[in-house]
Amino acid sequence: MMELTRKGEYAIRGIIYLAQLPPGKVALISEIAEAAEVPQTFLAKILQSFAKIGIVKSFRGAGGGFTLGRSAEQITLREVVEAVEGPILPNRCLLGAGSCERDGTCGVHPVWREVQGKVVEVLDGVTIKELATRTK
Amino acid sequence: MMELTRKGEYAIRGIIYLAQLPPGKVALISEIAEAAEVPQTFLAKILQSFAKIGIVKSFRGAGGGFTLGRSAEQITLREVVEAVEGPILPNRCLLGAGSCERDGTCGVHPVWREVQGKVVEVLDGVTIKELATRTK
DNA sequence: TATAAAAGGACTAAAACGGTCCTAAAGGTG
DNA sequence: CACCTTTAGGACCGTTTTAGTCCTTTTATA
Repeated sequence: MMELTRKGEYAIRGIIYLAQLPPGKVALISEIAEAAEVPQTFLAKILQSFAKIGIVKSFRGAGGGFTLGRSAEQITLREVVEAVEGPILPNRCLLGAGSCERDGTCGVHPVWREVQGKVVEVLDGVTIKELATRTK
Repeated sequence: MMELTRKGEYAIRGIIYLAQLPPGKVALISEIAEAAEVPQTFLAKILQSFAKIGIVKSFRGAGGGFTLGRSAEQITLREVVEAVEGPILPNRCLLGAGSCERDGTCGVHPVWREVQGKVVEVLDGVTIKELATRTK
C-alpha cells in the first residue's frame, strides 16, 4: 500500500536531473528524459504541469527547454510529490470538514491524521538540493 | 496519494465491529455488514481472507459466523491494513534487495525508507482493542 | 434430510495508470 | 517573412486495479 506511481517516480528523477545542472542551464526534454531514463512524452506532460505551478520554468522555441523554477534548496520533495500525486492523504476522511459523516464517532480517524502528519513531516524535510547532491 | 482503498476501510470497520461484541460471540456476515455499513458480499470476501491468516475465525452452517481470531489487543491496525492492502511500501524500490538497480545511486531511497518506518510505527502502535473502545 | 451458514470461483463495470500521437502555439534565425 | 525548433494542449488507448456481484459448493447443525 501507499505506493508512489511511475508518474511520481519520473517526476522526482526529472527534477533531480535539473537540479544537478549548472545553475541557469536550460535542458531539452529529450535530454532530461534520456538522462533520467523516463519516457519522453510522459515526462513532458509532467514538466508542463510543473511549469504551471512554478516548480520549473519552460522556454519554447530554439534554445528552449526547462530549468528549475526556484533554487533547488527551495523545492521540497513534498511539493514535487504532491504536485503529481495529489495531497498526502491516507484516508478520504481527512479531506474536508464534514467529508466523513463518521467523523466524531470513528476512532481510526486520529490515527490517519497522525500518519499523514508524519509523512508530511518527512517529505517536507527533504529538499531537491539534498537529493541532487546525494544522488549519483 | 497513499490512500486506503474501500476494501481497507471496510476491513477495519468490520473488524472493529467484531471487537465490540461480547467475547466469544459469533456474528453473521449479514449482521456485520449491516452494522458496519458495508456491502455484504464484498465484506464476506475480506473476512474469508482474514480467516485464512487467523485474524478472524469462521464457522460454517447454522449457528455459524465470524469471531476475532485472537483477542482484540493482540491485533494491530497494521496487521489488518497489510492483510488487505499488502505491505506498507511507499516505493517499489523498497521491495527486495536488488529490486531497484539505482539502489546505491539513488538519494531518494533513504527517504522512502524513513517514510515506511514512520507509518509502520504508527500503525503498529494501535490495536483493534483501542479502536473498538474509542469508536462510537 | 433439510437448512443455514461460510468458501470459492467466475464474472463485470468503472476508474486509474501508463503511456502515445497529433496538432497548435510560441520563440529564434537567416 | 519564412522556416525551424521546442514546448503546450488535447485526444486517444491498452492494461491493471478497484469495487463489487452472482452462482455453486462445501460444511455444519437441527
